[in-house]
Amino acid sequence: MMTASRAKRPTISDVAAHARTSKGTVSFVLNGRAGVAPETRARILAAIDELGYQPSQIARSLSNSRAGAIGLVLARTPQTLRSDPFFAPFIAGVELAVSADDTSVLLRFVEDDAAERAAYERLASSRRVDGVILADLRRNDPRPALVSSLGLAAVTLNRPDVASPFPAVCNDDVTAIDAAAEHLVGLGHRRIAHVSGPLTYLHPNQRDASWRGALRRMGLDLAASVASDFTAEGGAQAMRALLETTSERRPTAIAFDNDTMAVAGIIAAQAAGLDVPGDVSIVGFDDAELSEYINPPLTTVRTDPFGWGEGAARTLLEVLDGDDVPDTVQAGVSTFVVRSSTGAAPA
Amino acid sequence: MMTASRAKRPTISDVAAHARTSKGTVSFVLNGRAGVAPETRARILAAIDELGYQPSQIARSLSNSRAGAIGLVLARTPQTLRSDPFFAPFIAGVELAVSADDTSVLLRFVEDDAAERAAYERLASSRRVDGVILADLRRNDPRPALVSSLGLAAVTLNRPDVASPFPAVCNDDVTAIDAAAEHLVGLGHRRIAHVSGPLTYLHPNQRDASWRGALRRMGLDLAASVASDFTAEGGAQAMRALLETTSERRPTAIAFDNDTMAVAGIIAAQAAGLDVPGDVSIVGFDDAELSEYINPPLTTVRTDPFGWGEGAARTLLEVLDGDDVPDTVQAGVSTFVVRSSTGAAPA
DNA sequence: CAACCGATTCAAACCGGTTTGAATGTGCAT
DNA sequence: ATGCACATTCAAACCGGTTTGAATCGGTTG
Repeated sequence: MMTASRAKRPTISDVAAHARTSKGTVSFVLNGRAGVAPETRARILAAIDELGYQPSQIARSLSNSRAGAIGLVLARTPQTLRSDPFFAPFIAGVELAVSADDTSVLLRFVEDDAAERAAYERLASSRRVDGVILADLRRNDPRPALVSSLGLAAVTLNRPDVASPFPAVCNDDVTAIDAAAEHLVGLGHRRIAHVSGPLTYLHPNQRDASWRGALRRMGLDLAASVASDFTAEGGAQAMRALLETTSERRPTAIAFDNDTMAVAGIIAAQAAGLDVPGDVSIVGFDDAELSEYINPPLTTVRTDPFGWGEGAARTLLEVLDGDDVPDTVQAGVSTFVVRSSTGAAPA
Repeated sequence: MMTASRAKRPTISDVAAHARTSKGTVSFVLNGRAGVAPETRARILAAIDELGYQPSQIARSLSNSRAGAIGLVLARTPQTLRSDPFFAPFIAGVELAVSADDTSVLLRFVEDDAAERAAYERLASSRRVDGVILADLRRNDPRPALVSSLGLAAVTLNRPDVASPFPAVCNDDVTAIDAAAEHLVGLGHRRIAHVSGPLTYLHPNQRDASWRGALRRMGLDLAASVASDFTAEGGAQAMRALLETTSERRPTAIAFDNDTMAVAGIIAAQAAGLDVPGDVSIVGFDDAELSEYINPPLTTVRTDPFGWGEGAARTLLEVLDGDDVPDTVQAGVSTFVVRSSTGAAPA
């Protein structure tokens, strides 16, 4: 049963023959170019329809030297991906934007910096992609320069701290962090700490700056800032470190850079005999699905990786079309969601 | 600064000229074919090296009519992806296997069945991929027949319930479910229920069958089986339904088909005044990162989407190479992890 | 009627590889 | 010297599109 009917698909020549015209004219019709008699166009369209013809993307790419694909190189391990709330919806957003344009996404995972560099070089020189999205920017990231020297187009996720000829597609963490800061201060908190992700990455730095800025506007300073690593173990450790401060100077509210660390922090606080939020309020970041179900339900920032991916891809496509693109684009809406891990500051 | 040095990349002709030979010969050494004098080969390799030449994948694909890519079409929404513990590590596994072979992965997300069908058709007729991985199999799934009629190679994730000419790459849920069943029975449970995902999908059916089989081997029957939908709301609802049974006949242990439903189920039980695991034991499925932190920490099955993806991709590549492939391949190891949401059956 | 024009069409070159069938050169047996 | 098998090399065709420069045609114009 189920014979794989390997009927050779029709080519543009078949269509031309069938419509009694030439390849060139068919090509014109396919690309909607002027200079084809209406009657001929109709005949060609009929032939296309009758033969069920679809142009070969590959052949098309070869002649117009556009790969019709964009690349995304990620340095993530299976372990981090298992619980990564960012990647899947992000790539879905990218895909959505890109498929509307009939181009495709090429994914590549790498282990380390050397492999990353090699991946971009291969992508470029094997001409598989027209442009790339630079994600997970690091401090002093070599990629804008590398990618630009390879002649690839690109957009960056957030603005790099190095010179970059590419548009930066930014999310609005700042607004959400402002809201979170106001919420905490409104509850009477004056000593607020921030536990960030690894500072080799740019976004933990930026979020730290956002917290500082938000508090400053309300006349406060960050009580403490500790750099961690996004893991549960790291979150617990950071919490224990913060709790060691003498109790008059101890922060009454702590914001973590992801939910994993925040939840581990809650557990660590409870293990130390503290009540959350009675003794200390906790804020997370990401809004993992189960954050709502832990005890107490986590107050956190819900991010919008889908929207961010969509915006990034759309912007990159505009760049590829040669459109004029502003060098900063906003995409994705983060919202601050209040649950029960935050409460009035202790007296 | 940062001038995009758009130096035209060298082509195979450049290499040929530089090595004072012909394109054909260069192509031979590129593909490691016999019949090139050692001395010539050396000259060509030197030229390649000197020019930094890398063959164009696109041109290559055009002549040998292999796209050098495999496709993956998924019907998932951004909402489900946000907390989907399967997709990201799965695709990473696929990518890993596939990049070793210098082929790439083409992702496509679709909304509904019609769009899905169209996606496969386009993938095939625009010759963008050589084969596809069929995921999220449904009952009576039309895709094996469709894909086969399109002349694409494929592998399926698990064995479909319809005739399929493709190898099935299966995970070992059965073993893990056996372990879970033994664990519960060992704790004295006799009335065990299963809350499954939507039965339009194949794997909830298969898991239900696995539970039935495991219990039967120990002389028991499934106390109840309710079909749900993988959402928190669905899990809570299923739990409430199960609790309505008169308390002598009420299940003392309930296994859910994912962690989301399991956690919502725990909350619902607690809201009904029951103790977990004192009055009812709960088992999840997936092992989401935060499952460990809810109260009580969730006993669950940890799956291996990364390994599954790797296995599926590797198998598909073998099919594409024309190797002989057994029609069932095992990939990925699921393990049963015991935490505190399961305990001795109530007396 | 010749010259010219714009609109349409077409044949051929090209993109950068692979593959083939013929040409070349070498050493060896006859 | 002749013929032949063998190893190497090359030019050309091909994959399926796009693009270009020239050819064709009916209709105007001088």
